[in-house]
Amino acid sequence: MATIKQVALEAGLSKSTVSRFIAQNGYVSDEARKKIEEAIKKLNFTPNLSAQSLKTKKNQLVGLLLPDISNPFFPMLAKGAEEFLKEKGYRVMLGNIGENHQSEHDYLKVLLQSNAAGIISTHDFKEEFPDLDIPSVIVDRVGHKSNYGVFSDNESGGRLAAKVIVEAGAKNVAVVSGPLNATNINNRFKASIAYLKEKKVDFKALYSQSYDFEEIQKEAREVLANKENFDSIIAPSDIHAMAYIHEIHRLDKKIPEEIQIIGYDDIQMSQFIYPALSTIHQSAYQMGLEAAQLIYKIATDQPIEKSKIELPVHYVARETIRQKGKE
Amino acid sequence: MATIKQVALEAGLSKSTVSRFIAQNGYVSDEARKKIEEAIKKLNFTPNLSAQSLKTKKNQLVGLLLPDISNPFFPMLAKGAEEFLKEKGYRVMLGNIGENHQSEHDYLKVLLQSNAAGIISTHDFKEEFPDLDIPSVIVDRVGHKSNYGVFSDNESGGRLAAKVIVEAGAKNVAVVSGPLNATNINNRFKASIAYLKEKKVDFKALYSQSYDFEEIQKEAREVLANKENFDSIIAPSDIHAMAYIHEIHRLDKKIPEEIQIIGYDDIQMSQFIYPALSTIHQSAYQMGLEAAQLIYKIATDQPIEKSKIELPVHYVARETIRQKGKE
DNA sequence: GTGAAAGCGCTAACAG
DNA sequence: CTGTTAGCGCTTTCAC
Repeated sequence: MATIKQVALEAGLSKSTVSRFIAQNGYVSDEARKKIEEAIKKLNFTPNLSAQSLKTKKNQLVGLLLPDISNPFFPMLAKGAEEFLKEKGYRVMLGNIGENHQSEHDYLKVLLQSNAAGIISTHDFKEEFPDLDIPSVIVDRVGHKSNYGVFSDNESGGRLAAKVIVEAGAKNVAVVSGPLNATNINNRFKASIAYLKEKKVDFKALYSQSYDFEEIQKEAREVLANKENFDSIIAPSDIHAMAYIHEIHRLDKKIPEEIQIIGYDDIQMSQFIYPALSTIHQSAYQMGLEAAQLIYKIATDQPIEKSKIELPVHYVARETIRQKGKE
Repeated sequence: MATIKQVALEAGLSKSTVSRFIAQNGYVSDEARKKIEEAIKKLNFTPNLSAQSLKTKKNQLVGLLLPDISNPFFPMLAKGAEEFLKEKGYRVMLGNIGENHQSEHDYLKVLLQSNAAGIISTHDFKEEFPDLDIPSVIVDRVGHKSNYGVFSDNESGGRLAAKVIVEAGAKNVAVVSGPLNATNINNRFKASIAYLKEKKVDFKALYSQSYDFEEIQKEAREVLANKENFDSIIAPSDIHAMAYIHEIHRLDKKIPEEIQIIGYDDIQMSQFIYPALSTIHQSAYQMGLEAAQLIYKIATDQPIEKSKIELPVHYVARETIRQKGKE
């Protein structure tokens, strides 16, 4: 790998001039510019990022800390972030955190050690490390401590899910909450319940502990075994909904005739399962994109109009909810 | 961020001693060791990775270059790689390359500029940049140029798919090939065709240009519109199979009674679609893991028994292939 | 066992 | 507009 020194030599100029040229700051004459360009091409020079970062204490690197990359919601989020960031010359470091605190901690450390430009995370680590000096935007699971956040309108989403199911004739609904440490989940959950209470529809609150399909499947089996005779289920995610659908199939019950179910997220899979899942759509891609934009603006000292960005949601009618007027 | 100098000062020792301590090489007395540990804890010191990398010309970083993170095969691969690498103290830089050559090129450059320890990629860039001096292992789409590769037994997989479908009574099969630039796809495809010829079963070769669902859907629509009356389809991936299934539904044909179809990959989604997809299983997670292990071994100068690792595949019977003896 | 010194490749005053 | 200089934080001979 060629160095700036060799380029300077080749071009018959000093390191500083070359440095000014590549950093695009300070004056460089057209003549010098030309010589440098030739030298760079000839030597196939490309600046050493470690040296650059060491000197400037900056790094065009952003950490992307996700709970589970195999959950289809997150690859889309990653894609949204990566596409924007790469366009701006930033790199993304992928961290699959799971529920593992150690792992998160390790990544935070590494990111700090690398002078990373920022962190996009689903977990608000600033609660645990409040004096961590690095820009961070929390996506999806935004709490109140976060300075910057991107999330969808969980309140509306939760209400909407309940509304859809009630209008389709729900009489006895199971409202299942996802793991409660996720604030967004909690908001949806509360909003659904509030709506149900308003409309005086019977319901029971259920609590799921996991996002792992196998785990949820077990929970679903137990829930459905307790003969509560739910005629409707509000699921906290499409993955949850699918696990329930799977178990409902095993019980030979008809969807949506005997049990109707609504998901949340609208992951790609939702349209391919049987019956196709009716769900509340939120855009993971958009979330990743907006989060990346925020980080970029912070890193480049651009003004930020909104530090908390709320994305709209909407209902996608498919086959797991009874159609109005079609009893 | 504290520096090694401050730690040295605090411990009453020299930078070199502290450096030897953190790098775990060279002698450090127990007494010094203790003082350093205290100082590090007190100052919350953690070495600057850029400085380290600049000096040592090494970086515990590996690039993961994928064609499309939203294709469910790749998140699992990423997970396998990330979990192993993080355990070993390495980081992964995620690059979503698409079919974009520029993007791949940019990432290769950045990885080089960062002294990355290696690259895991689905595309054998060494064909284009043969003198790129960085360890690389090609996953999934391994060609002949690659020094290191991890791939599944595509030959067997292709034959197996054809065998399954023939034994289920196929008379007129559409063998669809994925984009042909992917060697693995090509091998499967050829193996399927070879088997079909052996068994003297009528078939037609079809060529898909994409992995994007919408695109494939269009292709499928066209294929099915040309009334060739296929009774069986061998798909190059589960995603392709799903697109075909989707279109077959539109045509109100029964699966597997009128058309049977076999996929490839066994992504999670496959068990949830309707009908559940019969497919050839290969483990993306394992692929990522093995690739990461290879990189790690190369980076740490460990002996490598096998530079090309072939993973086994197997058939997963579900509902899109007719059961033997059940006509 | 430990420290002094040089230097990795780059940037940023500052002087010219 | 360009070059000199110092130094980012770390590692690594090489003396002591």
